[in-house]
Amino acid sequence: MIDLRRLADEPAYRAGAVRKGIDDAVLDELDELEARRRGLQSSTEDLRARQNAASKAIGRSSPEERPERIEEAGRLKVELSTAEDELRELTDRVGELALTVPNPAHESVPDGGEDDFELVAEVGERSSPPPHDHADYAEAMGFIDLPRGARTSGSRFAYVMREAALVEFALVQYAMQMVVAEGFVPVVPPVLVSEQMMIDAGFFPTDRNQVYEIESDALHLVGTAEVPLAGLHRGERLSADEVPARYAGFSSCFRREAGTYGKDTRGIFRVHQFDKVEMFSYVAPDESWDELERLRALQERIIGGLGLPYRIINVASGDLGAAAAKKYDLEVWLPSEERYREITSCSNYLDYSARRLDCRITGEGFVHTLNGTACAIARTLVFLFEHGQDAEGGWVVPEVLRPFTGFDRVEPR
RNA sequence: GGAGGGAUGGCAGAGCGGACGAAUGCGACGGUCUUGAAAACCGUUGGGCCUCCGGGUCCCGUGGGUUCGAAUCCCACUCCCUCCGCCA
Repeated sequence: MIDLRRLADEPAYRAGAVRKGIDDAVLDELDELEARRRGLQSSTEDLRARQNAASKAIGRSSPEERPERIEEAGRLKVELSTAEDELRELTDRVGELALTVPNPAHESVPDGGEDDFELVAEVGERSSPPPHDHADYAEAMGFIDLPRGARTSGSRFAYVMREAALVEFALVQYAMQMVVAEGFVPVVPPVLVSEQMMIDAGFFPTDRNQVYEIESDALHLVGTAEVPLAGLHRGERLSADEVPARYAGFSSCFRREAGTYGKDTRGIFRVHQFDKVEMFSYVAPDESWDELERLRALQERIIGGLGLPYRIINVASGDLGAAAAKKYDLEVWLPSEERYREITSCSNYLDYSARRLDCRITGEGFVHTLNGTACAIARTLVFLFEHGQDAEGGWVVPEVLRPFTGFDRVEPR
């Protein structure tokens, strides 16, 4: 949720919103409606003050003068209720319109769309395509079974099997250990959440068609642990010594992937269900930009530690989600496609999400929230399957995972 | 799934139609006393929003309703507890 006061008072803040694609005319209308709403709130409260005073006077008055006073208070009541209706209607309109305004892009975010990102860093060697892409290879090795997944649940569902299943657990352990060492509190959150939680986390109504719904119980399967982690301090007042509060949530993630038919159909690059370790930070307002760099650095260590070549991009304004003021994507080189593909990302939401979550720091206003992927397992496996093939067709386990897998290579089948 | 009970300030707990943003106790903070501490005593001690900075308004689980007036009465919902049944 946007800060309406800043929107009206700070040209730079407003400009950042325009860069995210919101229309100037909408912002003008919003400013005007909000100004009217404030005026109406003041006058309504004045009226209520008079009505309150009239009612209190009745309690102190003698029985003889009561009837007349009650009648007078009754008149004020009618007048007040008209003003209240008007105020409510205006408040609803302002709220509705305000929800359509995205979080203004930070000044360091480049203008433009998907291809207008700023390249921040590039680490490691781009390698040439392997004999088999991850889909063929994983099938041949018995790591992934998509046909049977489809038979069980439909397309984009997979069985992850044999050593790959153990590598999945190893990745979870590796990523979790890494972030816990950095002070993130390990969490296994609920993956079914209420509609209100989806709204407050900022996923509804925009991403409604991407979410699986359990209608019989009015619950929703989360697409990321970000949702329940955002709920961890919803409606709370944190004291200054409770921040920064950092959490690492492990959860299965469920995504309908509506509108992606024919896109990334090979293997498990894009599936309806996968596991992920997600980082979420609650920090003081003056610390969120440092925190974003911290998340980024941690992601680089996790992905770099696996021996994968990657680059970091500063995503352009038009390609940012509504809640993010700035976002880094970490992309790994996918040899079979000879291009970089997204593996993790991290965003600074500033106070945008915290407003809707109503989470504040005592005396410091709204908390700032950030989130970032520690490890999205299925997608990480994709990259590991391609980069880990050796000359004999065997698969080499990244060194950092070996303590968790107990084996360092899988023989070709 | 069935039957009961409950939700009030940091915590405990009173209040059950008007002087209640709310008794009392504990805790926390400040002070007196003390070499220091404890004890004792005195005082302070929730938050949101609007503001012509005087003040006003809203908040007793949440949302509605009754009333001139609701923590208090009515309705719905949510959550918690106890018992029975079922269950990894």
